[in-house]
Amino acid sequence: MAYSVKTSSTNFQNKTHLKEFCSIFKALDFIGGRWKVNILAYLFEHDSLRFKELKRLLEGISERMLSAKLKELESDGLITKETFPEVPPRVEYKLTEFGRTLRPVLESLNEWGKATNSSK
Amino acid sequence: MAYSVKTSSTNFQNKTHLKEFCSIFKALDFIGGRWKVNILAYLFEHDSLRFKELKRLLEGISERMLSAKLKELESDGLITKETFPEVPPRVEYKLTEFGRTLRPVLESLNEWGKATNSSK
DNA sequence: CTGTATCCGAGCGGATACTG
DNA sequence: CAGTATCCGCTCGGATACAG
Repeated sequence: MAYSVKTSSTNFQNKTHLKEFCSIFKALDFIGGRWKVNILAYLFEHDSLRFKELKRLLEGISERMLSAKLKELESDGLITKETFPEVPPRVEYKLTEFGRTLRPVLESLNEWGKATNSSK
Repeated sequence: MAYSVKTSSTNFQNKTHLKEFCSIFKALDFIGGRWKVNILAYLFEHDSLRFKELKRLLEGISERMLSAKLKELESDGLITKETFPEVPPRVEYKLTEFGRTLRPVLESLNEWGKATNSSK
């Protein structure tokens, strides 16, 4: 993880400015993997979801994965987790303002993906 | 690989339109992994590079990986491979028109990545 | 309901040696 | 120069059982 772009200093002609693409790997870490995009997509549409609701929506995800990915998204500042001291416990996940800024980016990725219509 | 978005039909209130985000996974397959973005970035700047040149630019990549990723990018239609029947052999890789359409998308991802400035 | 703990198989990607 | 062949460790993610 944490792919890095070497700040190369090869003596290659026409030295590139690859360093400027560094942040792509940060972005890909935020949305990479099997589930994060889906979780975010559901949160774009629901603005508040509980653990169980997400589990149901994301058909097939294990609790282990859901828990892990929510934790990552939270520590990345994309979502917030609010725990209500009830019995049984209730926990709600929402996008942060910052999380919402990801939406147009994902949509442009999605638009580009549509254009591929490859046989894959 | 080939993450899929189940065309769910849960009876969840306010059914989402997640299906519309399907193509993101196609896009992520095209640019995912440790090296593809870097290869593309160099091709954005050089418009023609040989195997050895790419290997030198992508410091640390093994020939195995470079070969594999170039093959994938070619079969995805993002780059072309031209072999010159010389001794020693010469092979040049270029972006296709379609490959170039990826540039603005990567740039928007990159811009978003910059905004994170997390401690990761 | 909302998680954590453990185990495990599959695949990505690195290292090295070899070939046309 | 431009790859292919082999081997191998590591991480991702699935399955299942258990806990607060």
